[in-house]
Amino acid sequence: MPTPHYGQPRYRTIADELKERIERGVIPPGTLLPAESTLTAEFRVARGTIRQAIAALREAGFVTTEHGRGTYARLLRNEAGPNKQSEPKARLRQVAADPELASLFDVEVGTMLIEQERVTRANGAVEKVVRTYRLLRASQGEFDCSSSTSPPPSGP
Amino acid sequence: MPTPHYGQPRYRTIADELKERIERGVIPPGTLLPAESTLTAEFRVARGTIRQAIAALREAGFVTTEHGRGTYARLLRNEAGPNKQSEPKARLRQVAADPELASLFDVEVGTMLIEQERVTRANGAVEKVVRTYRLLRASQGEFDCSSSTSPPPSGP
DNA sequence: AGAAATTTGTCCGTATGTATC
DNA sequence: AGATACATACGGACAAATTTC
Repeated sequence: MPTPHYGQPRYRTIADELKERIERGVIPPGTLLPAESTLTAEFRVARGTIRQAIAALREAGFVTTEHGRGTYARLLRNEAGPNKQSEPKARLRQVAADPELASLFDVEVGTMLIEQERVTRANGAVEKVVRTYRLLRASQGEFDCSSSTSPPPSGP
Repeated sequence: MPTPHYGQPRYRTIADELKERIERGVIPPGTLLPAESTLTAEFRVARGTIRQAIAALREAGFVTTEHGRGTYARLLRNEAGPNKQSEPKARLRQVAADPELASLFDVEVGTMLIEQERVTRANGAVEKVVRTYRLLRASQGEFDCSSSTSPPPSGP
């Protein structure tokens, strides 16, 4: 019985079913979905079909997947919620020059540069990230910056 | 808009586009091309078409592909001696998301992003480097997982 | 610390049905 | 009618990250 795709494709039916389970709490947010092999057995479809269903859920933002781990149900953010996110839209910091930047600026790799980062959003989702790099020409050509290794990110 | 293959078949133009990216360094030699599924999304064509395009590149020697691994860009550069042409003012390429970009875009670390780099100069010296990152998700905005590409099913 | 089992990622080949030029 | 392309689905195999023993 291969591929009678009249009404709804099977992967979409499966995606909807899984979405239901997440929304109903059958698969609570933060927990793992059944493995692809399990779902394959449960719905009696090929693995590719399961993966297609999960891909649809991932695109829609219902789940996130990690290699070797599994697929997690994600907590749905309420968009009407109060924007308690104090995420700055622009930030300034010092970073070490990667080889390419070093080459462009004609400095040694690791030289500290000023990085300005701007984030633009569309509908709450990040649309674009712009990073601007400049030399920190601090009044003289060279100075020893062997100490402070600017602590990069620290993202949870 | 399916199948307007006037001048060239789709897989040919896609193969040419990928070839361009390899030659321009958007896909640096030795690195993996995006997965078939990714290319499928990016060019919005069927998988078979992508496979046809890659097969053409493989036959032409631009890429090699390994089962279960992916397709690698290969280098066969023997352009004329004189360095590179004048430096491009803006270059486009794919890069893996670092932890911070991944967090911002809400994708997995390592997800390929499009990076556009612009260099501005003052008196010949590089003054500023601007890197802009975007998702390479084809230009489809948000959609819920029950509609992919609008073929409204009509009852038979 | 190391080996095995799980699980996801990717590619391969094939197949059917639909649609358009 | 034939070539091109699309969408869907199957099954198998290898690769790589993670977890478990």
